[in-house]
Amino acid sequence: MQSMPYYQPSYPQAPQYAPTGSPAGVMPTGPPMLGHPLQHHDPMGQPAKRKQVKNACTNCQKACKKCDDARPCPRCVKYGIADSCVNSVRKERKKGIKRGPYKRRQKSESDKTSQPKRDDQGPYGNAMRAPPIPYGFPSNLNQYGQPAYDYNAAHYYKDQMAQYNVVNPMYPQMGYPVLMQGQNESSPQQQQQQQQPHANTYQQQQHSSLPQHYGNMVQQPQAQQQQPTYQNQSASPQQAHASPQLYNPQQHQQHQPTLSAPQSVNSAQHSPDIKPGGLTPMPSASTSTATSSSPPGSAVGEDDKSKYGGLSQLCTAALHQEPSGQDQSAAHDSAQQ
DNA sequence: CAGGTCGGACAATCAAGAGG
DNA sequence: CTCTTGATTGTCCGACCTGA
Repeated sequence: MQSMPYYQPSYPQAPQYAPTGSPAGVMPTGPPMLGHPLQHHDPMGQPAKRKQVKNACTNCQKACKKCDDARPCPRCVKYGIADSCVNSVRKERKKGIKRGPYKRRQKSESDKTSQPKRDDQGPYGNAMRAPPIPYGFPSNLNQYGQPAYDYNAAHYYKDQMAQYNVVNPMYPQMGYPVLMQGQNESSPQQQQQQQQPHANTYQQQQHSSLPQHYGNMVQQPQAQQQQPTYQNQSASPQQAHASPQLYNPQQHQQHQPTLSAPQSVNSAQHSPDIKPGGLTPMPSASTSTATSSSPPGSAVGEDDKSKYGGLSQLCTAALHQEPSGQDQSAAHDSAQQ
């Protein structure tokens, strides 16, 4: 756990002011107020840098508001939600990412005095720096072409890491549902490979459509592990709980026809009550959202299977034909039904 | 006007790479 | 082994919106 060791008394001196935004009497017995970083200047006369707490509470994090090291934090106290003022869980930083060669270290004094980050310093200058990931790079690979899942995958699952951290969030893919034709005929390995991009597609769509701050919330393992089930349910209480006001997974379902349904036979083992340790740390786990985006097998009858198969064929045919707008819309409509 | 939402700037962190 | 670099991740400022 990375978040815990962060706590240090970063404000050694006594508090010097009460923030203007909070009444003076908010915290009669609470922890000392922190000095406002922007109201102080360093000895050089420059404004002090903004100081951040090591770990904001979940409420402040959600509201993007200033938090405090104290628990409950002043803001939570102010709004009477002190009981829910708990540290947010920090993600663990990715490990094992290979990095390109660094800029040469500057040795001479003249080099030091010169602008350290000139744009014209070669391929690693800021302006000329090549994009870390080529355009069109497979999104299931990281920027160095490694399977994005590989690094400390076990750690990820042990530490509640969300699958969508595994995929590369940098390159949104086609926002359109991708047909998964031929999945029925392919071998399990092929299916796995095929599922990867589609899984990413689903995840990208899901999260790119989320408000920024709720993308984080969706990571909560509880919500994540419920994803396998909510697709075929009339509602997703867990997801709704994760962000009760804004994020309704059903909205996404409406735009996510379950075209990948046939493959759900493989993921049919998903049980609605998966325990936190129950995820199998396999590369395909990163696709579990895709596989799980389809209805669980237990909930999919033979009728549904044939229906999905028919849908898939329909969409395939529609794609193979010259896709006039009418055909596309028709196929899309039928897919949504 | 208070409180909520959110884009984005900024800060903190730390693993990989460079260099001695 | 230490230091530097730079990617990643989190915090929260400030503008905007909404409802009382």
